[in-house]
Amino acid sequence: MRSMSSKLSSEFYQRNHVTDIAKELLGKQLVTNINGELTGGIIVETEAYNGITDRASHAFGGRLTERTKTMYEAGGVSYVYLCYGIHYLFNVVTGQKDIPHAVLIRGIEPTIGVDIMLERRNMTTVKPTLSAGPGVLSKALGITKELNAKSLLDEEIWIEDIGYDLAAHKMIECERIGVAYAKEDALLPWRYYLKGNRFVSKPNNL
DNA sequence: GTGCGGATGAACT
DNA sequence: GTTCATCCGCACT
Repeated sequence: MRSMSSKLSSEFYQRNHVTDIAKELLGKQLVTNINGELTGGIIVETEAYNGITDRASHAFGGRLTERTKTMYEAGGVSYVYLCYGIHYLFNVVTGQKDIPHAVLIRGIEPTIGVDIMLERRNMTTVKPTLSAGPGVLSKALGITKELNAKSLLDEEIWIEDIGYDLAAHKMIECERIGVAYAKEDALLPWRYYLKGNRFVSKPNNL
């Protein structure tokens, strides 16, 4: 058994400020247990999607559909959706019920079940392409739409605090990726990552 | 019912 | 740097 780790609580997820939660998720460990196959990694990159006023969010303007209804759950559940018809993207729903905040997980540093992650990605050696990026990270962890709307307090997918030393790493805040369609909101500094980490999805010179 | 385009990644030139 | 795979959510007719 490795050193003490604790699953994040409802109280952690249900706070109001999604940007705070997005920052605090850095250094936490995301774990999946898919049919007994345990895989996971340290979160090194996140993006915040801030309620109905954020033009980059699926819930902008209060849009409530079969897909987006998961975002309106109380904080502490997963929001998984298919992007570009190819990739599943994993988000953490945060805040109170009926307030659609979410944090997109964009990069993880593999720690648990690395051999299984490699197999799912058809790779033989650990490289950043294993899990740097929201689509490939989901593939490595076995996340599909089957994991949409699952409680993060349950036993299939969760996030835990492993005492990662965040103070030893500089956190960068910058604009989000791939949201040019969001006009003025595209420039908001709601992407966060650990400077210099290999598993951040895009190189950045900040 | 139809049509457009996306919170991406990988294989190209 | 450019192209394209591949599908469904969503808005609109």
